[in-house]
Amino acid sequence: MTPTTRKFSAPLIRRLPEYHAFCESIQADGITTISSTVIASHCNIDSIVVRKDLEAIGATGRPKIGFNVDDLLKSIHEYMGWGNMDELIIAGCGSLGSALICYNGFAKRGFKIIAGFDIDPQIAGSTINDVSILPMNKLVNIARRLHIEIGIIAVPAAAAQDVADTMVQGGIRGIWNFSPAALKAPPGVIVQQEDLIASLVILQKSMNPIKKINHQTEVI
Amino acid sequence: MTPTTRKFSAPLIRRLPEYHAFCESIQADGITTISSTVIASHCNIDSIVVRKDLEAIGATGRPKIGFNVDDLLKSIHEYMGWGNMDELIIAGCGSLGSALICYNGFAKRGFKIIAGFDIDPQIAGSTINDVSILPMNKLVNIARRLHIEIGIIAVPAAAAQDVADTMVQGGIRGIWNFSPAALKAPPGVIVQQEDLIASLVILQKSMNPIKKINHQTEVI
DNA sequence: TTATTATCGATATAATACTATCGATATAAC
DNA sequence: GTTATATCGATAGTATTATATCGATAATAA
Repeated sequence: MTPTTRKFSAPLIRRLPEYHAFCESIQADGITTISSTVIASHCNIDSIVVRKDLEAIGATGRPKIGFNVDDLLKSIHEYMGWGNMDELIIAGCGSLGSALICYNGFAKRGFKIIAGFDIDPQIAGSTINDVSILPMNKLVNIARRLHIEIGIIAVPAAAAQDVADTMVQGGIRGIWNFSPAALKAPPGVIVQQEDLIASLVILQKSMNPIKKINHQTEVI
Repeated sequence: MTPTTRKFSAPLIRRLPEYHAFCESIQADGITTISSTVIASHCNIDSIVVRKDLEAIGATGRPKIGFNVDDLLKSIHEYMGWGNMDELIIAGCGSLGSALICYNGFAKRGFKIIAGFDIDPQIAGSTINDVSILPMNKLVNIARRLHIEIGIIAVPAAAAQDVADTMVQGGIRGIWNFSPAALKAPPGVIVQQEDLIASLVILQKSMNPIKKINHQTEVI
């Protein structure tokens, strides 16, 4: 085993919210225990995957009975870190940026956008959903003073690297990049790409499995 | 080889836009050829991965020279299907939904949201970014008449399944689900989950590699 | 012309994620 | 009390993805 052991599984983290949503809905119906089989069939996931996932987060069930719903919800909640509050800043408050600022799904999961930044002097100075939008040159100062660790980039690709550099200067350690630009960042700073169009293309290609690619035909 | 051969690689599709963005930027600088090594170092990806990716989409380069930038851009563009226009509808025009409607990144990649739907009578009837928002009960009819194949779900988890059923009734074959709810859909209908919070958690966990999970300590 | 070097393209290995199988256990039916 | 059954938890196998190695090629420099 190399010294750089992986610490978590991204697919797992993407599946857990589905289990959580389902368990919440059955909890509301008064159901107290749930089997991996039922979760699996409801989520269109193999039951073995579900069992392995629940094992990975430390949940334990009983044969013929299943898992305790309350405990399971608690385990997922804790593993996902939804209890810990984390503050974010966002650069670029155009169509996508302001959307993210308005999105109220963050609050429920312990995330809060505390400031937005934009170069456009018409946007800077305004307020979106009670979040102040400030000029870009204030970013470093604010981020440093408030010890912000995560920054969102929602600017055009051409400006993304400059913004990333600014964020790094401000002490940001994690960048959630919605622009398609590949960002350079020093070691210790994590850049996570979030390309919505790519997701849409994946959906599209999943829908049309028989596809002529180049000169060879590939079949689902 | 089983009859259900995989038809494409999702990681590949997520990386291609990065290459494309980089090639666009160097094309603007007048550079005509580019090596996989340079792409790799700029995108923080291993050069072997880049070469394999470019091979997969049918691009060919020359030793000591690299790949022709124009051709490469064309290959990526074609493989991603950015040239083909595709029309979408969206259900749920709240904070996230209206954000997606306003997001102008779709148009550049051949996607167009042609109608929005919402149960809230105050929202239905309005217009967001020149897109008409209609009451939910019009969805089936519109989708059928215009032969829409992809639908976006941006409603709360509790309402997501109902909306999905409606979309299926309307002939939708691909659902892009922004709610955390796991959706049941008949065979032939693809559901793609898009949980922004999950992405954010993955970033967060990448930033803090040394993490005590349950009773065992895992190190990056 | 010849040697050197960068890079492609092919092949091989390793890591990761997914899928299948099977015994153990606890409930429920008889 | 005994048997049947559903489900957990562990182990094994497969598929996919990522990483490494190496010869072939073409441009550059000596």
